[in-house]
Amino acid sequence: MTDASSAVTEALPEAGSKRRQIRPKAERRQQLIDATIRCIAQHGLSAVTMQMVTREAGLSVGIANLHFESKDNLLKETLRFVAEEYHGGQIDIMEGGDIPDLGERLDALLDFQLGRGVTQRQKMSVWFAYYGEAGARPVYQKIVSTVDRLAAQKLEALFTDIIREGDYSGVDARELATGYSALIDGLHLGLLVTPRELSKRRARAVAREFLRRAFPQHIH
Amino acid sequence: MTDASSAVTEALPEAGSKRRQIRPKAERRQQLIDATIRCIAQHGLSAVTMQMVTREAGLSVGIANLHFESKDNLLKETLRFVAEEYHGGQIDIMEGGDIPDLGERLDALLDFQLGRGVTQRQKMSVWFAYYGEAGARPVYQKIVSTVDRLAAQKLEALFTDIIREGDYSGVDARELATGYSALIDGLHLGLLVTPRELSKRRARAVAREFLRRAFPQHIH
DNA sequence: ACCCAGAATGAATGAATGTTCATTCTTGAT
DNA sequence: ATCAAGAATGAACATTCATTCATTCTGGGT
Repeated sequence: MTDASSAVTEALPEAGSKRRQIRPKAERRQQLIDATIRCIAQHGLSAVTMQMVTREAGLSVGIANLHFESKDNLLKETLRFVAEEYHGGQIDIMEGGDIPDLGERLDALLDFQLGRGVTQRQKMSVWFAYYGEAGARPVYQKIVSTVDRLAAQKLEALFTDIIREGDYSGVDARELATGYSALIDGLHLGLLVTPRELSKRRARAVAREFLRRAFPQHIH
Repeated sequence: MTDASSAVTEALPEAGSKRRQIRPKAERRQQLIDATIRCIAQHGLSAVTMQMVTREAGLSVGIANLHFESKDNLLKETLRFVAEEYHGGQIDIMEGGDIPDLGERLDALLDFQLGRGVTQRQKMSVWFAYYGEAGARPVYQKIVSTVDRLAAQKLEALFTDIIREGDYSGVDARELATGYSALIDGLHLGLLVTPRELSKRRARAVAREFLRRAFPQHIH
């Protein structure tokens, strides 16, 4: 997991190539998940059909039910993949063996959260499409909750370290972590729904300012 | 608009009552919109059907196409209603003729945004269901953008007044408004998806702390 | 060169859904 | 009491979609 490359895009399947290829199960699964992500981003979760996904993947309709047993399951696994990719990436940075300086680690986290990889419209669309259904689908809630809780703990731990190092007073690590997470989510929403009003640049400035106000010695 | 009462719930339609009632067009429209909101909250946007909505409203299937011309239109009008109710409520408070004290006005705003009315799971579910589809549906983006922009302007104006009154330095009203709005959106998301991790009480505390850090003289 | 396990296909099926419209019913005006 | 306007109904229709499965095809092992 935490494999950031994910979308392999099959090196251009070429429209004319009709010869059927046999590939290992794991590869086909990933291929279908990637296609599902693109379809959700382009057409919206409620408009996604199996035909659409399999055509996008350059495969036949039957194959989806061969590797995933149903559409429901394909959507579930797609959410799991996106969730683990996003939260896994965060956690890698926060545990941060490779970045000893805490201020730099914060910067790296912000880069990841509002940088190229995550804020691609594709990934954001998928993310919020599932959030939208989460209220009615406990399965989705559970998948997100699980990875979310772990990321929240790591963030709280990082903030606790920073508070100790900077000797900041009157700051509650847990509350601040909740606030920061919510802020990032809200900024993602803004980037998705009102990209005209909120540029990626400004979103980063806003998040940075939040951290600077809490940890002035560590940011800037 | 800004009519906070909205869900009239028809005073218990009573299962046995089969007599058909004739009501003015506007009333039926609202009745169907209210039913749509409940259905989206309970089953998710992608699972909503016309039969479901009309049954929930205690009416026949044909009536939805009589008052709205299509399902698409019903969903669009439902989003417009929810958006106007939410943003309208905010704007009323922020313009705040009835609350002269700026600190109190901030409090009232926070109460509205994280209080009973808006954070009902029903309304939140609807809100984010549409956000999820917004990436793929420009119509939804436009509806939300329109009301959103107005609310953002009013919030910036309120912050500007507060900054002047409190003589706060090094604070940019626009940037802070963006951050606060994003924070509230993110907290709503948390309340919807991970209610176990984030209580309404804690969400309020987090938002309050954000404001307190920016405007210490006005909060608490 | 041959074989076969199992990967891949796509036409067929049945269930579900949005929309239509001929008909019925209600209400307020006369 | 009568009537017309139009609100309300729900069976019928056409379409779309998820899923199945009999069949075809591929590639590694012998």
